[in-house]
Amino acid sequence: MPELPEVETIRRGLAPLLTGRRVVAVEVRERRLRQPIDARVPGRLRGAMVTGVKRRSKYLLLETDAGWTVLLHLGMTGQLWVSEPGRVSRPHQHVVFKLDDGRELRYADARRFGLIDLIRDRELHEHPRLRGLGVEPLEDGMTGEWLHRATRGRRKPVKNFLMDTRAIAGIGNIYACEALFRAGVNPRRPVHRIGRRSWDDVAVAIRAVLEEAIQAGGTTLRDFLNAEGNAGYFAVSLRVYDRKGESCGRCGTNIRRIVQAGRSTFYCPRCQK
DNA sequence: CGGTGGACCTGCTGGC
DNA sequence: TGCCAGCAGGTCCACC
Repeated sequence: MPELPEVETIRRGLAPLLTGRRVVAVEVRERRLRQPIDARVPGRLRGAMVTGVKRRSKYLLLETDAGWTVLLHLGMTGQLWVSEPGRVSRPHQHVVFKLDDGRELRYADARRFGLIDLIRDRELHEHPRLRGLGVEPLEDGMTGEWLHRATRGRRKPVKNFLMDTRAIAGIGNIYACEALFRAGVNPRRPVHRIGRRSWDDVAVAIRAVLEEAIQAGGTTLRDFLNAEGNAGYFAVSLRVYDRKGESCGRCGTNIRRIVQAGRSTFYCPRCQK
């Protein structure tokens, strides 16, 4: 479900609600996520105060004053929100963090592809899930120049490259498709056959689409909800994703769906060369 | 290096 | 109306 803009939307919603709050208890109802939740999590977090809420790629990081940072990933269907106590439910609520103001941080995840782990502060950057992540696409370093250089000696299709978190971290299926449409680049084009100028277009398009999506509170196609339980409204601004057979808003040609690396790719065969 | 296919899971939808 | 194949905002691994 959530790509960078959705995770960032959740981060921005959680930060003011969690910062300065203490965790009074953690209730783990289902520990079988992508990797089983460590049984020591509740004990280690009891009494810890949240000092900050950060994001790296599609991971959320809840920093605490107890020497531990909570690493969270939402997988495809994860939801994370703050609720009033005893508030109505959604199904598949696997973890509840009880806070000192009486509210609760709740984690739900139907497919259980998500992840919750603790990292010792000083080992933050060596954690196996974080080590090896590539550049943040909204950082200044992600330029056409950088993309051009990062792809020298490679031959994979550009869409697969954009989704490779070891190169660029946080772009998923929706925004890879949308950025390439905006840049006018065919998703199948091998990276070594893309020129410097086109890489500039790709860099600009990535930044623009991610920033606009964050402004819109993310994309809700099926089940994405932010930290307050509200849907994002960027879905109406998607130009190709999930629009197979619809006509391209720019040229009128039918939008096509193909499969790359087992994932659906949507593009306009006329606008994207 | 790349590409494919599958694994992990549950839930929804579109076509018959 | 009911059933079921196919597909889903993500990773990770084995294999060619």
